[in-house]
Amino acid sequence: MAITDQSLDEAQARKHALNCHRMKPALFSVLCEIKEKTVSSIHGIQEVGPPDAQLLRLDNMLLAEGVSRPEKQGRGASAAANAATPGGRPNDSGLEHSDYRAKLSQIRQMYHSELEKYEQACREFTMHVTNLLQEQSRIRPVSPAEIEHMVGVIHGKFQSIQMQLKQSTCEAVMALRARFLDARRKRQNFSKQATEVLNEYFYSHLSNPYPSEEAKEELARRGGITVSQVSNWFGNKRIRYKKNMRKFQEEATIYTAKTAVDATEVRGSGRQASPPSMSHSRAGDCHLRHRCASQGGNAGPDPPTPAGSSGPFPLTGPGDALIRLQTLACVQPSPRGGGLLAQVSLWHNPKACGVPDPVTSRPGAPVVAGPRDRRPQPHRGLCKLS
DNA sequence: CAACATGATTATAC
DNA sequence: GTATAATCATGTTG
Repeated sequence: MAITDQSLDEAQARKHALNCHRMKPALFSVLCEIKEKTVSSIHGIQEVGPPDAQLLRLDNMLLAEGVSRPEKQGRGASAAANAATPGGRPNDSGLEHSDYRAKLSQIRQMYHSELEKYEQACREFTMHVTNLLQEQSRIRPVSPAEIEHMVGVIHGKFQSIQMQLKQSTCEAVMALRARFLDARRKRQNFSKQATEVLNEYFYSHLSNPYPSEEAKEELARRGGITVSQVSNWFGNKRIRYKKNMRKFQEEATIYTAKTAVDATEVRGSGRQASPPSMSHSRAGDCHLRHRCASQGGNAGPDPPTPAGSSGPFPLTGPGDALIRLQTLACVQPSPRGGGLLAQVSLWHNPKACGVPDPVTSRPGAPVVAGPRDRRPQPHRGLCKLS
C-alpha cells in the first residue's frame, strides 16, 4: 500500500534496498518458519472442482446451436430451419432463414467478443498476480504450487463469469429460435395441388383412409410436400371428417365423383373389382401410379381432371369397387345421414354395420387382420356389399 | 376483426 | 412405431 503511494522509481529503489538489505536472509528465514507452521491450513484450501454439469450443458447447447464454433455456417441453425420447414417451400424459407442466420450470427459475434474480453482480462489478471507473487517470492517463501493455486482460483472466478455469459447467450438463442423456427408460426396452407391429391386419396379410400408408407411417399411427391406432412394431413383429416362428416359431404361428393369418373374411364365398363387375391397392389397405388404415368409424374399443375387415356393398370383393386360403391352412395344418399357417412363409422366401429369388418377394425380389436394401414386388405369396404 | 379453416404439435394409448 | 384427440398458432374469409 505504501508503495502505491510513491512514484515508481522510488518504489524500485526501496525494493532494491530491501533485497539488498543485510537482514534480508534473516527475514526470509523467519517468514519460512512462520509459513511452516501455517502451511497445513493453507493446504486445506481445496482447488476448484471440475466444471459442473450445468456448464457442460451450456457448452453442449452452444455447440449444437452453432454458437461456440466461429461461423461454421451454423450447423444448428440450418438443421433447425430445415426441421421447421420440412421440405416445404424453398423460397420463403430462404428469406426467413437468412434473417434467422443473421440474428444468430449477431449473437455469436457478441458472445465471442465478450468471451474474448473475459479471457483477455483473465490472462492479464493472472499474469499480474503471478508476477506479483514471483516478486514477493524474493521476500517471502512462495511455492510454485501456491502460484498455481492462485491461478486456479482466478480462473474459477472468471469461469463463473463466463458461465453467466453462456447462460444469457443460450437464452438469447432460445428466444430467437422460438421466434423464428417455431413451425406453427411458419404454417402455410398447402397448394391446391397438394390438397387435391390428398383429398383424392382420402375420399377414394374413405373406408380405410390409412395410406401405406409407399402411398404416403407417392402422395408427398405428387403434392410437393413431405411424408410427415402427408401423415399430419391424414391425421387431421380423419379426425375432422369423423367429427363433422356432414360438413365434408360436399367435398366428399366432389372427390368421389372425380375418382369414380377417373376409375371408370380407366377401366372401361366391363371389368369389375378383381378378386381380392392380389398381394398388396394397393388400390391407391394403382390409382396413383396411373395418374402419375399419364401426366409425366412429378408435380406441376395437376388439375385432377380425369385422365383421358386408359392407363397401364387395367387390373382393378378393391378400392375401385369401393369407389363405385361410394359414388352410388353419394348419388343416392341413404335415408339417414347419407351414404358416405355410414362408411366412416367403420374406422372405429366395425360392428356398426352389423358385420365385423376384419379390415377396418382397429388393431387389437378381437377380429382378424394385422396393422391397419400397412396393407389395405382385399376385402376392404366390401362389408358394404353384404 | 371475429369466426372459421388448417397445418403442426402434444398427450396419450396401443 | 403409429394412431387418435385436443390444442395451438397461423392463414383465410366475410
